[in-house]
Parts: sequence; structure tokens; C-alpha cells
Amino acid sequence: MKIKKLHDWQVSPQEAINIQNKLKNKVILASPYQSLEEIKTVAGCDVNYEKKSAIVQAAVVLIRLKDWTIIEKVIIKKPLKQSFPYIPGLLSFREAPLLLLAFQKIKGIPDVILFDGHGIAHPRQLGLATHIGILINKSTIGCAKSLLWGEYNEPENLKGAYSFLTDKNLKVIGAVLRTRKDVKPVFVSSGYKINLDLAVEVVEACCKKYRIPEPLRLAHYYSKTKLH
DNA sequence: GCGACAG
DNA sequence: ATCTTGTCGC
Repeated sequence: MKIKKLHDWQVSPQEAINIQNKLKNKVILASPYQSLEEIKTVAGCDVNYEKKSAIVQAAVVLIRLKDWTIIEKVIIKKPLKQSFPYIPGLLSFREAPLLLLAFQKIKGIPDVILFDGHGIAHPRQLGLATHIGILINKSTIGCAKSLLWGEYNEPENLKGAYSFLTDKNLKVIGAVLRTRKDVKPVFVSSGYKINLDLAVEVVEACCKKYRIPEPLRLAHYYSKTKLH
């Protein structure tokens, strides 16, 4: 996939915030897809940090939505050394550099990409999914396991139940979706070039048995597998 | 000043 | 996120 290089990743936290504030004008939510039926392939990605080996490993897994078969996977790693620290709100500066290399390497073109983190449900509307969506010009969805920004009421304890995540002005910025009964809900938000309704449909279509959508479960697994 | 805080 | 043991439930 083609990657735009719009800025450097080796920046100070304040510079990172400035970059996010500039990029928020580039956020587009209009989707090239009208319905779930038009979405044939979905990719999931994740990054693993292993303290002992001091290695960072990223995985991108491309699956066919229809039957969840794996079409392709890319696994790459780098030393932990030069990684940006984890700072809430600046996750993309930690994870995007390696993920972009993985997206550069993958041959297939996913219709939609799922991220382990938020999209526009972010203090500057520039969560990991949104930031990478802008850089690779693909539809992206944020699917985080915990809250970063916004307020919500707990959804009903039923698979498929959801409530809205809103900002301080009560504007809807995401959905809090129960992907199965008796589990904590996940936080779904538009990343780039997809609307919230369709984003929720995609996540639901990727969940049957487990809390975490299948492309992310697979990416999580492969980001932790030892390579020899 | 205090609390909240994706991975 | 990492590290880590037992425990509960299908």
C-alpha cells in the first residue's frame, strides 16, 4: 500500500500535539461504502511490546469478511530502543511507525482496517485509527478495550446492545458495543472514511464467539508469536 | 490543585 | 502494554 509521509515521528510530545491539531482538518468520515455487503475484506493490526527481548513486533492480518479466512499476514519487528513513549492521546506516535511499515509490505488491499485503539473518540479527534487512515487513505475503524475520551451510559447486557459515546457538547463520537453477553463492551469509533453505523456493523460482523473482533484477535496473536 | 488517562 | 497464579465456567 502507498503511504503518505506528512510528518516526522521523532518529535516531542508538544510537537506531536501540534501535528494532531493540524491533521484534524483532514479527517473525512464519508464512506465509499454504502452498506456492509460492499465490504469484502477487513484487516486487523496490533503491536506487541516485549520488555524482556526489548523487541516491538507488529502484525497485520487480512481476512475475507464472508468466512473469516486469512488472505494474508505480515509480521515485522524492530528494537524497542527508539520508540516514542506511551502517552495517553499520543498512541499513534508510538505505534504508527512500525504499523505503516507493515501496511507498506502487505500485498492485498483491505476494504476496511480495524485498530486496537480509538478513532475520532480522542481529545483532538486524532486517535490511532484516524491518524493512520489519513496517511494511507483507507477506511479505518477504532475498536478500543477501554475509554479515552467521552461519556456514555452502560449498554444493556445483551450481545449487540450498544450506547453512544458523546463528547462534552453531547456530540456522538462513538459507540459502546457489547460484542457478547457478560463481557465489558468495546469502544467503536470512526477512524477515517467510514461512518459510525457502518463501523459498528463491521465490528459486529467480525464478532461471533469472542469479545474482540476476529481480525484484531488474529493480529494480537501474531504480534506475539516468536519468529525464528 | 484534582482526577482521568487507547496501548 | 508487561509480569504473574489461581480460579471459575462452558
